[in-house]
Amino acid sequence: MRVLLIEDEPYLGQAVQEHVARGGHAVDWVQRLDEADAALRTVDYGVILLDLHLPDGRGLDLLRTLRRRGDKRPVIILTARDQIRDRIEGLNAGADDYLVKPFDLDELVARILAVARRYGGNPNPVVRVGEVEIDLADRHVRRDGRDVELTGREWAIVDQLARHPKATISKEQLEETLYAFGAEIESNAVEVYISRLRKKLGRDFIRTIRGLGYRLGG
Amino acid sequence: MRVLLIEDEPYLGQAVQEHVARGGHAVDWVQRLDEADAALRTVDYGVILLDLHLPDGRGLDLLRTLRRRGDKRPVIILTARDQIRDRIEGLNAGADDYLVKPFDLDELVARILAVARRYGGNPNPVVRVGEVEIDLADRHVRRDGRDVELTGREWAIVDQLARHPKATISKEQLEETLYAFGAEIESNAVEVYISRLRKKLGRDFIRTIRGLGYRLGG
DNA sequence: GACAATCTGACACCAGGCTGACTCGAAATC
DNA sequence: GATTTCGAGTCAGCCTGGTGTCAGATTGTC
Repeated sequence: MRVLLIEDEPYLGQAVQEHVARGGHAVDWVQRLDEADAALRTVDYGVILLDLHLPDGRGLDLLRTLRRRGDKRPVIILTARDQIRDRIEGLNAGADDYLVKPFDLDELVARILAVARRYGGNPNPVVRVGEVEIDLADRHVRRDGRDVELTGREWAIVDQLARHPKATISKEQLEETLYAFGAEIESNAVEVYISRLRKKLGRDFIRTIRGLGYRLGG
Repeated sequence: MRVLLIEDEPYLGQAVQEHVARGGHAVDWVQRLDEADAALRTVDYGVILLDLHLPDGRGLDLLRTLRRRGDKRPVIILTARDQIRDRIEGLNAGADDYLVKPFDLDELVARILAVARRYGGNPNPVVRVGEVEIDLADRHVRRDGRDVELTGREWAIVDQLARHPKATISKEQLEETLYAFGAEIESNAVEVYISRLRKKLGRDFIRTIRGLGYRLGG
């Protein structure tokens, strides 16, 4: 999953970026609202972390604009102000969750997962592909009833494929999920992960659509 | 689908043209803004790729003119400048997506498809011919309910036929879709693809109107 | 029947995809 | 602090499948 962090304090921004990235998610960190707007238009984020007071405008306005456009991607508000009034205003503007600084980084990661899960809105969080069962909420994969251990990157790929069960996901989309803006990749890493997943979960678990990408199942 | 590429760097231009053509689209490549303008007035492009700094004027001006005219065809900006500020300016001028050089050619193809899909807005994206169902938005073909895999070229032909369900499309028109201006073809490639499609989708899926061309259905 | 248009099986080429083996670094363990 | 373990990313060589070409067969038209 890819996360957009909108936060102008350098120290906190870096800490959040590093911590969330360690959980296997790509984090794009921008410091201004117009940068955020540009990023939101071009990248498919799973969760947006929004600081409320930024140098070039109010974070709440961005949130309202987003919702007016019909954009429903989940937003978690980060703010130093500990006012009930802000909390209400934030949630009314369409935020999905709320964290007051200073917050615990592990708690932030937990909230991100919770909110993303809710947004995924999959009424059936277990996806079945042949003899493989993917439990999106629990981060579990079973093959023939037996648990299969996946690494962080492997799961990131299974997760994205399982969230769009009938769509073809391009190699670039998978790369975008795995890596943030800066960290470019110059190899066939995605192919390698696909190969590893097939070894663990069966040859037909992931199908190649040559020139276009990958999709689940046969 | 036909793509207009406005790009003055010869090396990059050729690389893009070849690569996108391989994805099953015809690419017309022009190097100046006045040529671009002429092409845009006479040809029905699905996507426009626009370099921002050209020898005879600013690419952004072309984009703004286009939008002022009410032309909504999707535009993807290509630029060497890597500033979020430029990205914002481009999107504000009416661009649909934005790529910073050097970019991955596969990623470009993915963005072209994404943008074209968003723009397509076809009120009836599913065309039915006998027992065959063509999902124009999803790039899916089903026969008797079962998915049929098509290659890039095969799909390009089905796509064009399905977009004009009652028209007869000449062999030359199909060639134009498959191959760009320069890249002439010297064989019966179109006939070969028609043959392959009939094998996959049924003898009556495409009808031959001798001396004129092809059309869908019986 | 003669001629042209179209069809289709076969083939060679090559870009795209696959995968085993390797290095590197971070974390865990002793 | 030293050693081991393990995941991530890179690379090279192999394999596969899409593409364009051709030749001979078939079909349609006069």
